[in-house]
Amino acid sequence: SRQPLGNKQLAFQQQLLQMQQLQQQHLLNLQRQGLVSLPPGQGTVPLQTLPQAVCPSDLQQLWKEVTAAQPVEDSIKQEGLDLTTNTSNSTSFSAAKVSPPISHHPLPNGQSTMHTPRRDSSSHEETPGSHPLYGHGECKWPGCETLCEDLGQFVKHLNTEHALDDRSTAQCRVQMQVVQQLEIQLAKESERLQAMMAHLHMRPSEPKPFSQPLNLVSSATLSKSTSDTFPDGLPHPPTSATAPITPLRQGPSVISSSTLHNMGPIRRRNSEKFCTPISSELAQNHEFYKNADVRPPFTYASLIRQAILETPDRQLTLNEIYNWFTRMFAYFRRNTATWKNAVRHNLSLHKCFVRVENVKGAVWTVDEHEYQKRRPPKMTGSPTLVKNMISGLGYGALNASYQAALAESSFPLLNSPTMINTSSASGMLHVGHDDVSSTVEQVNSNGTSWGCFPPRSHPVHVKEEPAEAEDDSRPVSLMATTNQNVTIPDDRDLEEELPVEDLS
DNA sequence: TCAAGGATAAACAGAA
DNA sequence: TTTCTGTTTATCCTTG
Repeated sequence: SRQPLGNKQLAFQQQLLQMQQLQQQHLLNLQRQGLVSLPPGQGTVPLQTLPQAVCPSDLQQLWKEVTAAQPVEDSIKQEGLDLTTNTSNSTSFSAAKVSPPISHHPLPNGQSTMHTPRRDSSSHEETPGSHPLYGHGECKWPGCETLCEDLGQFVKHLNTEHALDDRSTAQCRVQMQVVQQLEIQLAKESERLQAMMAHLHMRPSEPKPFSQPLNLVSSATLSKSTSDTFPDGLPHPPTSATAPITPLRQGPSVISSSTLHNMGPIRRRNSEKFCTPISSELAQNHEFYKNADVRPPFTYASLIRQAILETPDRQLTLNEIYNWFTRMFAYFRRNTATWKNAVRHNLSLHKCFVRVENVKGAVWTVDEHEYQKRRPPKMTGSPTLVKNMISGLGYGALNASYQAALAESSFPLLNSPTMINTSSASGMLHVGHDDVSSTVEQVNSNGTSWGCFPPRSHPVHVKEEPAEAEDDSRPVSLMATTNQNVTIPDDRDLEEELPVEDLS
């Protein structure tokens, strides 16, 4: 709304040009396959000159031709792909520019992972005489759902209600962005999956790219996550109209498992429990959070801490913290009243945030000791805590302990001697609180500290309650003994909290 | 069931 | 007076 009118017009013109190009491309595709015969001249218009050569009325006609041709044109089902991939040569479609090359991983069921949600919306698409936007007797145009008795009525409805106008163009653009975002994340996650499988010595064709990643890390995780999934076993996007767009399986690296659950406090809590290394997470998915309206899976406290620690002098004014939030996360570019209040609330509430008066006014700093003390020590040796410790420390030397834990958790793929280095794993739990922190700092490759130390279960507690750790021999045995001797009472928990990121 | 942590909302006060 | 900043309280939810 703050955009100048000129910019809006320009943006709209650009959208229109995109639409024109897409339609023209689609027609060209049809023409190439001999399915549509364009009037002389139209089909020969060079793509680059199309925007100038085709006026809106022509496009309207083209649009009608396209929709009219679809019932007899099965290949129209590729339209979703055309819209998103074939436009890579379009100068205005950004997906191809910002996303890595998208690999089409075949699924066991023969489907390609490279498709749009719209194509999944209805099985009617598979039948001749169907339309991608028509299924179950209703219009599948986003937000429409108008009931149409038959395809003819639908086509009529499509041409009247969804003609090439401002509204349809805008809706199409929104859909483009949705697809674009999903594809970007899909590409990321696909690459990650390949790397994970390669790391785990799995045959790339073995796992199901869509259903396996979670299982790969934790089949038991699904005991929780399935409660948030649909009967088909696949997490579905939130249906709430107010919920921000959530990547399906293409979420950011570490939150990928937790993000799949849902939005809001649950996810945040889960992610916090996962002890996601926030700086690592942000480094890897900076662009994602920056552009996608996805709530970051971190607590306010951890985010504030991260914001402060990212600065050279490790202090920020409140307004600078605000700016960091809005700069780093698209999500925080809205709902300002809510999260700003929450930020202030957290700053005041947590003793780990110290207000300091200086020449700039009041700035906020982080008391690391207090931050890591936030939760009462609970080092009872529970597998959960061990897992959190492992997952919170990232890779490096701790990878061995992580792998050992994995090996212990009835994880057959990792029960390979080559995967386990118990020697380096031993003694990990003897690292003291500060030592852990320093280790983390060293391990972290991007030079910043981990932003997530969920106080409830952070490794910091190891030193603070040595007696408890000794009382409960589970973590000690976990690290100090061979995997044959280790028993993990709750391997469901263990698997559940193993971050995907650590495997990659 | 309970305690703890986190998110959210809101009221309030002081300063600019 | 308005806005920003900071504090405090209350409530709800999730988790262990």
